Amino acid sequence: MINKAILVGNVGRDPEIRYFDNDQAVANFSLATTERSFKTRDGQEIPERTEWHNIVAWRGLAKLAENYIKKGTQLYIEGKIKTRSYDDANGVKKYATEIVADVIQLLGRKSDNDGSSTYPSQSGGQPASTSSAPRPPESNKVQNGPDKQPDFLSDDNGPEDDLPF
Amino acid sequence: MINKAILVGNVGRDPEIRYFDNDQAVANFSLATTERSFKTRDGQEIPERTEWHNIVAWRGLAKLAENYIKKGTQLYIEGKIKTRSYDDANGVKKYATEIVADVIQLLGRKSDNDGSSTYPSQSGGQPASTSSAPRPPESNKVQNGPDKQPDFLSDDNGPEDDLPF
Amino acid sequence: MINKAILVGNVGRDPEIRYFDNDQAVANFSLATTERSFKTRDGQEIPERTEWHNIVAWRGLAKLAENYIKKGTQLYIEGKIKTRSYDDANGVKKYATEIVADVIQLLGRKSDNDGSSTYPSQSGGQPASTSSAPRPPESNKVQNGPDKQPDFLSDDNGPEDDLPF
Amino acid sequence: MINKAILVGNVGRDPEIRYFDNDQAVANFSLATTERSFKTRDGQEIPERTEWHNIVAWRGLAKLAENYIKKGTQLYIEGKIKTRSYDDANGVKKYATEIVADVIQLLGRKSDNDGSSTYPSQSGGQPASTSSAPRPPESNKVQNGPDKQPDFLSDDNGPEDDLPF
DNA sequence: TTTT
DNA sequence: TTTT
Repeated sequence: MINKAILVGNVGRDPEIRYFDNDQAVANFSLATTERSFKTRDGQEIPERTEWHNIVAWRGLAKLAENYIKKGTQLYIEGKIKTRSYDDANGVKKYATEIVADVIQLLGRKSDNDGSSTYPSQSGGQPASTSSAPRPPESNKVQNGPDKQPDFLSDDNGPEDDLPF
Repeated sequence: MINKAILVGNVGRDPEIRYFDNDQAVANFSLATTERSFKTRDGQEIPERTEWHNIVAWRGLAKLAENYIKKGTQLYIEGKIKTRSYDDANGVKKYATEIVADVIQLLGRKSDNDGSSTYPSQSGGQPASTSSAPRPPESNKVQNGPDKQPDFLSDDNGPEDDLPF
Repeated sequence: MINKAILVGNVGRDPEIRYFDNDQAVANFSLATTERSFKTRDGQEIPERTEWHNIVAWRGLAKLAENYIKKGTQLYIEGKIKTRSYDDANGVKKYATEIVADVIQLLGRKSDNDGSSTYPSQSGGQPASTSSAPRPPESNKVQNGPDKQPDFLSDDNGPEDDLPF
Repeated sequence: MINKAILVGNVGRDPEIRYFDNDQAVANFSLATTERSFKTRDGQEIPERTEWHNIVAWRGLAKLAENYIKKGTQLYIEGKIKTRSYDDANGVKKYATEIVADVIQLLGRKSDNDGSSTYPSQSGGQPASTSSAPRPPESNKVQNGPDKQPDFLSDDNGPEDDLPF
């Protein structure tokens, strides 16, 4: 049924990208969502609290992460909440919950996302894409150069480029 | 950038389905989201208020609507908010805001939605899918019989079956 | 920043309710979101997959859970994703991710959720509310009887009835 | 039931703020969500398309708009979709759909939102707040100076400061 | 026009 | 552990 996470936050560290034999890519990174501190009505001080989310991005979103996401980047992420179990080094069963990204949108000005001067300062427009509309061809995606930043990408590549999971 | 509506409500009237020459289908129906009445702290009675949303569903979602959605059906809908202008019969320019559905999920028990054998097996409902997961082949979709109700459907059919809009 | 989960699924087991000295309540239960099985284009069968979410509901939402949520109930839940760490019986540090509910909406027909007279009239459910609209006075809430089911509730009780967390 | 819009986009013009006799404020502004252009698989070029949303923000969110939102500001907005009817100058009945904001989050770097040099460049943190958690006292909100930017605000002020609508 |  |  419906399993959706919607996050806006900042990336904690540069993404780790792995490639598989079948040329598929996956990116892992963490995203912080921070709640501001505040006082309750009775004067109690509630401190700021940061929640860290483990983000997993496959296929085109992994390439987006590789090219445009780094420590500190502000992102909108939409994805599915998934918990997987694994045995740690001591054979203890553990659980890890991850957000498997369906949509990633880079936020802030172009200058926030790339410090280079290759982004024409007069460009200004806000390109965008949608998760369900007809998808641009893969060839279009990977050709995206720095002057045509894919600041939004959805993960609807279909089965043909499916993955080892 | 991000343009998303998330609605849970009840269908006001049976959907209207139209077919185009290229075999594409579109369904239109209205969805009510009702806020309950309540009293403010100073005792003021705020009456119940119903908001009516114009829903547009294309392709497989139109067929889902045709086969499984009727007056009173409770739905979860995810879509995009779009406003279009048109000239009415008197040539006055008017605006209409619609929710173009990306995901429709039938809610409630099966007995609420169906339970009867009145759904023709050739009706061609489509199987559940998620917006980003690999999509089942079209051939699989049309083989879906009435005993395997597609209570969730997303609209990610891709460009090849795109539409006159 | 933004940390939001949106779920539609079925409750796995009757909620567990705990009361604290200060009369506050918390409910814990699990919610299943099931993705249907499907075939990829190359014929691979992807089996059905169920994700289990640990739901935590405080205050009025805990009472809603106590009175109206049971094994099998279909729910819409909106909440925050929170991960907490704890040491298990063997002193091993573990992590648990939970959805702390902000909004719970009972889905399906009334007959799915109730219809019976088994809900104690003194149970004190709370009326529907929205997270941002003016909130009904507390006195109104506790007068709610069983014949006026609060099928929607949001958790915006404010600081004065805050909690040991 | 559930009526939620989630938008990320850019403000089209400086907000208009109006104050009422009872000291309440409302802000109106438009927000653009732009879909990128793309090519369909059969080579058809789908042009970029911008959707304009009419945003209405009450109370504290109106003050946030007054102080921190201007033409070009990038925002995350969560709200309710509401359609109201009115008679235009010619007595023709018209409809206008608006997004009544519940949550507004300023996006991008601090320097994006305020060009002044009063924001210490070393500050860097991203304060935040949540829609359902206990709310900071009003006095805290209105004292927010430029060095403590309220880049996130939710509209849960309660009935006592309710409004002429 | 739905639903509660 | 739910539901379909």
